[in-house]
Amino acid sequence: MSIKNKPAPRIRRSPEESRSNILSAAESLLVQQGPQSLRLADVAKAAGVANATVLHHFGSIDAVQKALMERMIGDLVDAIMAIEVPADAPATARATGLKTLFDAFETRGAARLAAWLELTDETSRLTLVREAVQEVAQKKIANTGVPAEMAEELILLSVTLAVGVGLFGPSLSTLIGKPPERARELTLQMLLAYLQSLSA
Amino acid sequence: MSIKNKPAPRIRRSPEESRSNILSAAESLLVQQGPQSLRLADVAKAAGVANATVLHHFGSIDAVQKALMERMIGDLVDAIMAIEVPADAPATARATGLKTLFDAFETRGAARLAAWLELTDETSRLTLVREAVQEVAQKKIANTGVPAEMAEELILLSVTLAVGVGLFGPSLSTLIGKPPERARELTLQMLLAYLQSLSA
DNA sequence: GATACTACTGACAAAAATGTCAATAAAGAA
DNA sequence: TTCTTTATTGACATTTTTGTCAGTAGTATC
Repeated sequence: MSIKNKPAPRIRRSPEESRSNILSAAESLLVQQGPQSLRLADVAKAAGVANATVLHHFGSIDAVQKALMERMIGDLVDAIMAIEVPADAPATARATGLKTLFDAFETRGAARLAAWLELTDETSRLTLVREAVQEVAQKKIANTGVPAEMAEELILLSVTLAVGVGLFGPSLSTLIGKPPERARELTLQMLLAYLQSLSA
Repeated sequence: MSIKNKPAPRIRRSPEESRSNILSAAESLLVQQGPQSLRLADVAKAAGVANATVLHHFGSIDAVQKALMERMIGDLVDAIMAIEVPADAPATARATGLKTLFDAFETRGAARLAAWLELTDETSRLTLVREAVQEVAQKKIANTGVPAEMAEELILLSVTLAVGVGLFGPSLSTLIGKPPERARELTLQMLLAYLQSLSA
């Protein structure tokens, strides 16, 4: 008996929506299963479209990966720029600011993005992050009395730690039988204590 | 004109040597170009053998990757176990011990290994590291007066930071116009100051 | 030497992944 | 409605990567 499957009705999106849909699917693939899972067929399937649709919008699977990198970097930069450092209460301000920073690198796939970039030698794409760091250093921290030079180094330190903790903290913590957030707690505690000692 | 190339004389190794030769080639590929470069043809070429030789010894390219993971983890564990913490001079001992730890994660491809494991959800293979951490905590640090419970957390903290710094420190540092070792310096400085404050 | 063992290899086959193309169908414009 | 545009798609072609196999060639043993 021959069954005639009606082809599923097509969803027609605007080019921007379609690209965004595909990139979102690719992003969750990246975060959940790593960069190797960013194959044409898998991305298309996750996005609910045909392989050819992905190619129509991006031209190649490589271009999809690069576009995803740039979108995630953009989101990350936005998250960093959104960090508020109230000028009035320096001590607690640092704490909340740093927590937001660590959040940005833990909850979203930012740490995985960073590892991905690092492992694929695409760190040249991080120019945007550099600009964000400098802008944050000037506008957000300079007005707390810390000289801009040192502010940049503090951000370098914080970002390095945040990325490392975001990427390896949970698994290393559970590895030695601690709750996953333990590495993060320890790091934040140390970082805050260190900043405290600097201003004293 | 037809030139008759004599086939290059074969090199016949012991199975162990051959496996080691292949894994070493794969390791330098991983460290220099990332996990994607661990393709059968590339690994074989780097090792100076035919594709079929790699398969003869490992069965599949996947098995090569897993064997490489385990060998690198083994080397890493050895490096960690080799860290000496002299019982007599606690302060400087910490400094040199930590420097060795950071070295282990920076010079060799350990940080890249960790990122690779993380991105491929192969962290289950880190059981060996867990055992090493516990052993170091007991034998190397416990005799400096620090309770074993806290020793484990200090190692968790140190290893997390070392991995993060080893992986991202250089590129993040240069990204904001600092020398590549700056992130490492800052991190070590903070870590040592923090440990100092704990014992006071 | 002669023989046995097996590391090694090139040629080929199979599978997986990417990319092409002509045709289809959704949505707005005429 | 009819027309135009183009996002979408299945079928197919190409490329890349992995794996198979039968034969070759070192090395040790007899």
